[in-house]
Amino acid sequence: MSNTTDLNDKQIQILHVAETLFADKGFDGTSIRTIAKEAKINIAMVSYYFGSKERLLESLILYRTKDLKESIGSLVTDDSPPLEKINKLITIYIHQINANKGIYRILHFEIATKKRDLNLKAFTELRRGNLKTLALIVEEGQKAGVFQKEIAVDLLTPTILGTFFHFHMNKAYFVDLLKLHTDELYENYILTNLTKHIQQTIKALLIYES
Amino acid sequence: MSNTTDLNDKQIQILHVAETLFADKGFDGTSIRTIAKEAKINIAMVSYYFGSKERLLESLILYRTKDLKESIGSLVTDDSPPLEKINKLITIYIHQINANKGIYRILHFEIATKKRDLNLKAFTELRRGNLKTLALIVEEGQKAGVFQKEIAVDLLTPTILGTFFHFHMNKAYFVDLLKLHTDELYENYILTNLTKHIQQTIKALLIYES
DNA sequence: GTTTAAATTAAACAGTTGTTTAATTTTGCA
DNA sequence: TGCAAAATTAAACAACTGTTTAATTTAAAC
Repeated sequence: MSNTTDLNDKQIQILHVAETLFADKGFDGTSIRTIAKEAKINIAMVSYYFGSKERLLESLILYRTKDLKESIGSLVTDDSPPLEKINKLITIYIHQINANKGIYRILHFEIATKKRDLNLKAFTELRRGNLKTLALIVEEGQKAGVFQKEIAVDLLTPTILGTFFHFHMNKAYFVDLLKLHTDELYENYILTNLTKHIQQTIKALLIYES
Repeated sequence: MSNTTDLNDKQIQILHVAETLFADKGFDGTSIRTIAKEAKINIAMVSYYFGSKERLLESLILYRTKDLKESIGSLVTDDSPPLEKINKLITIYIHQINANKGIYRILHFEIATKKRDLNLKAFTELRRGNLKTLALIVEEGQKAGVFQKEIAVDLLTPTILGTFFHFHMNKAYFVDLLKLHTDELYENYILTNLTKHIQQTIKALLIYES
């Protein structure tokens, strides 16, 4: 009960173990027994604390989504030029997802599966909020005459996040292709080369007139 | 035995049912009994024909990958200008993936999971081949002075495919956001708006000088 | 029409799944 | 210290998992 939310320390410990396992093996690929063993608790504790395996997943998503809420919104009050704001936004995105690989991987797959229809309202709201921030920045850049007129704002996020996710989901392939054989090399590539590529892509798209 | 490969008609029928189910519910989320019921065969037939559930998946991947081999490579002999080639390549990509949603969804998931290490050699080779074709086109465009010099060819595919996949994996979100409430509207959006967006993005990236 | 191989079946296998039970231990509080 | 609530446990639960068996039906070859 020493936690700020309605989750106690033991619950959070379970969530962290579940997060890693769900991310690695998938929700259906992970059993409660495996979670229990890894977390060094009795199998009954999951039902005791969360009610069911599915509710455990929902708790996990809710618990993590809370952390992700703030960061992007702060750009509204930032007073750097539009293009710099966009670059900052991309950097924030990548850092955020990169630091929360587990839950994003889980969300990525859970959103796509038709098996469960989870309550992802909190996450959807987060996305809507981020999109609104992005739209504001683009509009600002257009008014300043820096960005071109016809921009499909709704499709900028798919390009930013899609590029990153595709790279990250195909880790094995790109590690081999780009010879990033240590975790450090891989991480570094993401935070420099890949980030720059995405920034350059979005910049070109915003500025270039067809 | 009326088929060209080593698969008979019944096997192919099973593969098609499995493809849909794996794509919808995931590999771990689909049981052999569900496949059998849907395909109207006895549960023992899966083991009889494929050996195991995992080998069924491998057969499915192999079976589908064969179909995907040709299309992109044909661009090498195409004699339109580089930019047009790029646009064609993007259109082919999207049409191909869009027409093979099921297997691509499965591959997308299976490539990312650490649970199984499948033999994806055929698929990796396909990707390497496509990358080589893309690199040739870019080089050609650079020599012709149409494309700028510094281009991270390895990261073009993540942007092309990533944008598409991100859109497609988050179907529910974008259907709601863009009001694409019928399958026709959704399909149409992909083949027009989304395709154009990706083409414009890559074009801007290739031509725009920072 | 008989023989041989292939296809199909229902049943059983042993192991795993998520969840619940009821008993026990630990904890916080008066 | 004694008591009630919370936490933890081992065991059992029924349902489901992938796979194998051995018997039966169907098909093809001679």
